[in-house]
Amino acid sequence: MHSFTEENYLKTIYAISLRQDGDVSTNALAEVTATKAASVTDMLRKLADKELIHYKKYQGVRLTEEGERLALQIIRRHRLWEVFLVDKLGFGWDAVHDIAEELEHIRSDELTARLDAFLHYPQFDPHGDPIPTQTGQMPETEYRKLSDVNEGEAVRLMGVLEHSTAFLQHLDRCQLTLGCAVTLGEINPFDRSVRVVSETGQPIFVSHEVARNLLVE
Amino acid sequence: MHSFTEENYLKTIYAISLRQDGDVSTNALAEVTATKAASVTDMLRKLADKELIHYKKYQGVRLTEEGERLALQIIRRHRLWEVFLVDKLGFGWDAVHDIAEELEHIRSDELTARLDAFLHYPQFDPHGDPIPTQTGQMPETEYRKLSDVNEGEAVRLMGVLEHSTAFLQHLDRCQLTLGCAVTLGEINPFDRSVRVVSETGQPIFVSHEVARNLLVE
DNA sequence: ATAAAAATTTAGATAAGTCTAAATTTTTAG
DNA sequence: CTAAAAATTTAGACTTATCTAAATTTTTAT
Ligand SMILES: [Mn+2]
Ligand SMILES: [Mn+2]
Ligand SMILES: [Mn+2]
Ligand SMILES: [Mn+2]
Repeated sequence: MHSFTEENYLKTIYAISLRQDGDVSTNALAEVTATKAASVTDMLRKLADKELIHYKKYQGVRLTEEGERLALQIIRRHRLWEVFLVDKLGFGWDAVHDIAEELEHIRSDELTARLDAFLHYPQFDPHGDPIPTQTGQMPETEYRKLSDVNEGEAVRLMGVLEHSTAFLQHLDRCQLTLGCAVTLGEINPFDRSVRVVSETGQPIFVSHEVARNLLVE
Repeated sequence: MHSFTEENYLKTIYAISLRQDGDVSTNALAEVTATKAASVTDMLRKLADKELIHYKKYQGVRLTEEGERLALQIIRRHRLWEVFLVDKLGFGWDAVHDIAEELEHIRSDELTARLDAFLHYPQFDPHGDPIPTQTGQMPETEYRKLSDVNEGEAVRLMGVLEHSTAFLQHLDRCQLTLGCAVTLGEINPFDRSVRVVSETGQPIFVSHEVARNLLVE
């Protein structure tokens, strides 16, 4: 079978592919996996041997069908465990990522299926990310960034692009919770910060930095 | 920190110590860990360097206080996860050991504490084994083997000494469930098999091989 | 008490995953 | 179009956990 390390590379290749087009570079992988480019090259040769990636020297990589299937399986487990940790164990959404990073590598289809049922087949994880189906489909979402919304529009907070503890705790302090409805006030032309008004009528000031990491519909 | 492998050795040393007195031998460890004696020696030197075991060449090993503390922590996690898998996810008690072998290595005190609370602080795992406390105490149990019970005595099934899938499924087929009360009938003098009668009045034939792996009170 | 047997350790090797430094290829700028 | 810069790969090394075969120590039996 494949190791934790190989699984992490597959997941990382998938994640980088999502936010750019074209093949994934060695350096991009080295940065995200916090290793050196030389180490990445070693691993890429190994994944290519196993036919989990398409790899041409110096040209970057992309997942094969089988590689993508595996990546989606790992992401599915990661997100299901995050739902478990938040909904059942009462963890904050800012505290679950590292634990899910370990749980995602427990490879048992029956465990995943039973966990999914236990959680009542959730479609989104605590950060609003869609959970791949058992058959390996990543559900499509049509969210905009809050930073792309016009003044006066009413939207609902659906997800986050940034997953750091600091960012998520900042949202908690602002009472910006997933699912909450907000209406956009005026956008400050100087720093593009914006005032939004929540359902309760409470005004919340949102910097551009925060707004472009919030997904709404 | 220490690796999965080191944790497994600590747990194994603890387990072997329980069922014998005196120090644990290299060969005993090699058998249980399914490795070679030479590999065990390598690991013992490493664990001794970390002061997790007392080790004198050729003389076998025993856990230090710190080593035992760690072993109990791992056993605690293993057994809590087994309770989760059976009680919450609906796994059979014969199917949870291998999954718990992986889950037990996720090292997060907060995770363990929250899981414990979520399960309502169980004292025994699905096999009747006591769950070490948060402070590292292994609860004492005073169970006898069914094979040591006299004819006519009424006892309650409290645990198993053998954890193999085959054995546990055999008990399922016989409707021998943990917690069930049985009264001993006559013991066959030839093969020491015994007929027991359950609460429902149903007679169940139990071989000596089975009886000496059942714990009762 | 001593020789044979059993247990254990040491020596030397391998595979996975990582690193640094050097070599090579591709990209970018002038 | 070429030279410098950037990206990537190769070479050689280290660590962890494992193995086999050989050497050593302890135990067991005459
Ligand atoms: Mn996560
Ligand atoms: Mn998430
Ligand atoms: Mn178990
Ligand atoms: Mn158990």
